[in-house]
Amino acid sequence: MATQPLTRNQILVLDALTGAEGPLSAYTILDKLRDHGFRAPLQVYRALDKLRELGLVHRLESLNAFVACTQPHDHHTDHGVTAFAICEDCGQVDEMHDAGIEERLSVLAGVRHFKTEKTTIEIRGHCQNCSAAE
Amino acid sequence: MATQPLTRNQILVLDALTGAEGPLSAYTILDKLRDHGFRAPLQVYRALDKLRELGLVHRLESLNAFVACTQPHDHHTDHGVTAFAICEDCGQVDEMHDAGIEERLSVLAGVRHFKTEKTTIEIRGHCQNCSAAE
DNA sequence: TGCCACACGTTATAGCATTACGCAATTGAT
DNA sequence: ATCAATTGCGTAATGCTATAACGTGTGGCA
Ligand SMILES: [Zn+2]
Ligand SMILES: [Zn+2]
Ligand SMILES: [Zn+2]
Ligand SMILES: [Zn+2]
Repeated sequence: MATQPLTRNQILVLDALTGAEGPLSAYTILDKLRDHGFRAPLQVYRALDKLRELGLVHRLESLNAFVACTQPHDHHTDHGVTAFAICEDCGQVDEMHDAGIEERLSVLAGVRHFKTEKTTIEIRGHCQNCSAAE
Repeated sequence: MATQPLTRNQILVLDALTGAEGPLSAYTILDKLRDHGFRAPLQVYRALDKLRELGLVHRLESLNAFVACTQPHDHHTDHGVTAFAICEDCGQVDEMHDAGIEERLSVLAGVRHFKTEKTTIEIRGHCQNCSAAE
């Protein structure tokens, strides 16, 4: 029941993501970790799978890339719905949680008797900084 | 200003999507159209790009696949935000438009001064039929 | 005629993800 | 202690998704 400690590979991958400015693809992570002994994509994907299970990492579907979770909430518990604002210019990702969205989506699914397993919300656009810079 | 007619390739791809039960990957479309002279992925991707510009086709990011638009609205005009409910069992996709979601997302972006270009919403789960069948 | 825009065809390549196999360490009975 | 089951790890091979780069042909138009 106690949170199992992360393995060496999982820590390496998580650190790579945490230290990055923006989302990283699995192959970019692989390249960053070659010096630490990584040689094959599967080492990255296996670590990512576990980290996602634990809620420490999210996958951005529209980017085929991954980010570390930035929310301080308990990672044991369910995240609920997460929305991402992704800047096309600087790559910055903002993780957002909003009860209103969650509620509205729940209604949409409800009227259709659709059982939701996982919801993806990704907003592509330009962050405040990059908009200001024109 | 008049809507330009679709090219032969675009019609073939659109028909393939319209006739399909669920979303199709670009390579699946390619295979379906080999008999009609298609030989390379680019033929499919180019048609898909155009069809998406015209609002006739949507890309499902979480699936790397494409569906024909099922909404009867004018395709010249902007779609607004589209949400998809995707059944993991039967592959059926339900295209949804909801002002509530749109409004809430707009607020989320607004407070961050984030300029939205494109929004992806995809709900993965089980449709009514497949839930009933257990 | 010369120019431009656009769709098309082909080949090659890049980028993302998984399958399959085998080994080692751990755990938890029997 | 021994066996079986689980889990993580390493490696190689493969498969799926998408784009780059090049050239052709056609129609509109100055
Ligand atoms: Zn998170
Ligand atoms: Zn930015
Ligand atoms: Zn549509
Ligand atoms: Zn279904």
